[in-house]
Amino acid sequence: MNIGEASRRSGLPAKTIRYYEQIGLMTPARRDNDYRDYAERDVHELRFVARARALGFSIEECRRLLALYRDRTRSSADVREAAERHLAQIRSKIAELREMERTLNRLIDACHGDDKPDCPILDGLASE
Amino acid sequence: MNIGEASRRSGLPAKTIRYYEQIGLMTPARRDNDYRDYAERDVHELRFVARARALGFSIEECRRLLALYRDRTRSSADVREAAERHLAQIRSKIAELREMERTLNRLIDACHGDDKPDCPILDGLASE
DNA sequence: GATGGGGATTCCAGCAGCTGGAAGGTCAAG
DNA sequence: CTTGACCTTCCAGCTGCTGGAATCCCCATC
Repeated sequence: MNIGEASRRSGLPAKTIRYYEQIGLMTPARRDNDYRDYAERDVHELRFVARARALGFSIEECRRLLALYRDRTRSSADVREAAERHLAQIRSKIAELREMERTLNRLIDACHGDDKPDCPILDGLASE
Repeated sequence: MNIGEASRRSGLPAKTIRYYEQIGLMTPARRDNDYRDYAERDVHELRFVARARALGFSIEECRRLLALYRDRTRSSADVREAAERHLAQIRSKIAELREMERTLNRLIDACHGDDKPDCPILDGLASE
């Protein structure tokens, strides 16, 4: 199938699919006219990557996961390890954002939000 | 003062400070030898930006905040509005990450993590 | 005056992960 | 034979820096 249909079926923009090929994630077959020719298995892999990306895995992590996905002799421990590493990253990112939220919330609470120039938010940013 | 000291006093790398100038965030004075010459007020602004960035404001948002910071006739409502917009973004990012965390956690829980190839994590990615 | 070191300057390139656009080739329908 | 929807490649740009190269400046020491 052409890239357009692979795009429709994977949910990924054609541009993105080409990009994934460019960085060596997947290499679909080519027809005589140089059009890319995607097989069912390619679409599966595209969806696989799409979901991994949606879970926040980086492209490099996706590359690794894809290698494990293709490798019928993998051990699930390797997959789990990668997933746990990523989960830890997500959690620390959440903690970071929550800290931002907390601080910002505090500043906003202290601000009247009227037409006068006094502003605890700016003051807070100027000297924490 | 030279950029080196401004860097030390603001906590921002000199590279970053030059970058901020390049994109028009601030324009310090110059000496005869073309060295940048930072005043106290510049350092204040650099710290201001540093803190805003630490709270996750984008550069464009920082530009806006800086304009408000400089404007003695601003109304605090404008600042508050910008802060609230940003807070909403942070919260939706947190929600997104929590959803990722939840999903990933579920997959990891289901995975034995042994040396066998069966892996619910990969299966989950392959077909959610 | 030469030299050495630690500044400073500019500009160019690259990171992630796409996305948009230009310039052109291909194919089926009318 | 033309139209329009596809496909191709390549180049540029987004955010927010960061690294490096080549060069210049200032000050101290010999």
